[in-house]
Amino acid sequence: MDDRAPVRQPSLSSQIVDILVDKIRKGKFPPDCPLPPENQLASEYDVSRTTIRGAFDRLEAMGLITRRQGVGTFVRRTSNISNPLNKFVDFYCLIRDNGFEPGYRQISARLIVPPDEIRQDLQLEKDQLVLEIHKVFLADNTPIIYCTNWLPEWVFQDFFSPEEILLPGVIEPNFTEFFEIKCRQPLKYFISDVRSDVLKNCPIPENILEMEPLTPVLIINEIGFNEQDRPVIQSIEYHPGNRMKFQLIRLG
Amino acid sequence: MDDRAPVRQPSLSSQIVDILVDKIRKGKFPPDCPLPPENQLASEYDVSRTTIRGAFDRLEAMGLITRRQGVGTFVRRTSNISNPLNKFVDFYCLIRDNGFEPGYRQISARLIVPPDEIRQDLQLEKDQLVLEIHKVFLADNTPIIYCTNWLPEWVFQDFFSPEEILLPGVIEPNFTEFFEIKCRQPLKYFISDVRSDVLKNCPIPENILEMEPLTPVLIINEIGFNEQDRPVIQSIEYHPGNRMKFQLIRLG
DNA sequence: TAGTGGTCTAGACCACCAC
DNA sequence: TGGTGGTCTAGACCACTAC
Repeated sequence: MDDRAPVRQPSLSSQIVDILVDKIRKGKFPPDCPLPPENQLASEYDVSRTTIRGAFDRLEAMGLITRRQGVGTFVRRTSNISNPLNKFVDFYCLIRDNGFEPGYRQISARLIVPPDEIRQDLQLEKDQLVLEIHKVFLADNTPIIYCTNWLPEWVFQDFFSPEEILLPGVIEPNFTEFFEIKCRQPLKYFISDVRSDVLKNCPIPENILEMEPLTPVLIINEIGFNEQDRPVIQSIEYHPGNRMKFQLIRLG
Repeated sequence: MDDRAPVRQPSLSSQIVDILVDKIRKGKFPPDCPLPPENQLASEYDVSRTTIRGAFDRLEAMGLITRRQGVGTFVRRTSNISNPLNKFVDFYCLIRDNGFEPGYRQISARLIVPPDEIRQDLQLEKDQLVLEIHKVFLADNTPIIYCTNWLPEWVFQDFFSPEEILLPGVIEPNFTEFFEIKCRQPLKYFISDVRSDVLKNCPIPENILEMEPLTPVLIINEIGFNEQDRPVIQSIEYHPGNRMKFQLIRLG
């Protein structure tokens, strides 16, 4: 089997997005600053205005810019904070991007027959196994996320032996890369639901987090899908004590 | 002053969105069903393929459809549930759309000098007043949302007297309509942050909700902006007991 | 190979805003 | 009035999937 992944040129629109994100993050376009007009950017990068507008659409959805008809396109004042709930990001990167020293500990990993609910969510047949992983992420050596993943065996069995897959460091710390590159199953989207609870009601081993049993916890339960809309992972994330800010742009 | 609002034809793209949402909701295109190809829809509705694709972009962001290159566009299996966190919806409609009998009670309303934090969030000068409203939404006569709003006086003072604005039924139950039609300040987007806590830590009068002090609460704190990106409302919503499902699509 | 969605273009016209 | 973003078109080519 040829192991080379096909190298594909990102779309012009994506390249424009990357360029502009970079310029905004580096302060070349500070908050409240008007971006150059669409037509100017189009000729500057030698693409059509449609392509620029496509890039702007995505920057707007990311919350980086806002557009005013007849006036211009502006960098949003709040653009630098943001831990966007509407986008999926590796926790490891997330923690680092928020200015903390990221850490990762795998609590356990095993191949199991899944509980019925997980089996249904992952659309599996009765005899299919899943990998269950419990793990913790740290920020400056303090645990801030407890997380359980379930991965169907079919996702990884062509690329990893049952022993290999159990090792820490195989899936994390680059979760999305594990799926995209190592398993050839890029994650297309997650369907998540968000709820609230207290720590003592969460199935987390007591000695892991060392927090008050009544600490409030934000819980995100999500199913991730591949390009063919087949579920490839279920994940429950416990965020105790509101140490992270979850931000979100809601449109009318 | 002329009180007629300008009647504007919604864009072709929006009309296509409405048509398709309607057909999906009514089961004309059931879950997993392929939608007609883009070219076919384009000629069917006598618009360009670009226009159809614009509509599909929005349906995809709403989580109603998913697209597979080389295969087709499909109605998502989970399309009917959804209480989308990434979209702003009137609570009254939300409760009704989830199959409950909606109710609304205004606890209090008064014009005040805002606390510093609110004043800053709403970008107000020292001497400007805000309307502070406490309210509760009911589903089948049970309180399920406690909510506090702060509205700058400049938003409504041209359209309501200081006495009128305090009356219940002026702002709710159609929140978005109040802003868009009564105040000529359509809401463009909200910046929200989501966190978790327990009821006893929330500034909610005890006799209102009648729940355990340790009930987990999902808290959404958000600032709403008008078309000119000026903040026109701050709102804190307390959702106790996870009676509502908050769903979300997260993209890579 | 035929048909699908993904990207891109060049150009047009409109609505809105500031001057 | 000129410049901005918002919408739309007709057509082209590509990448991917199924057969």
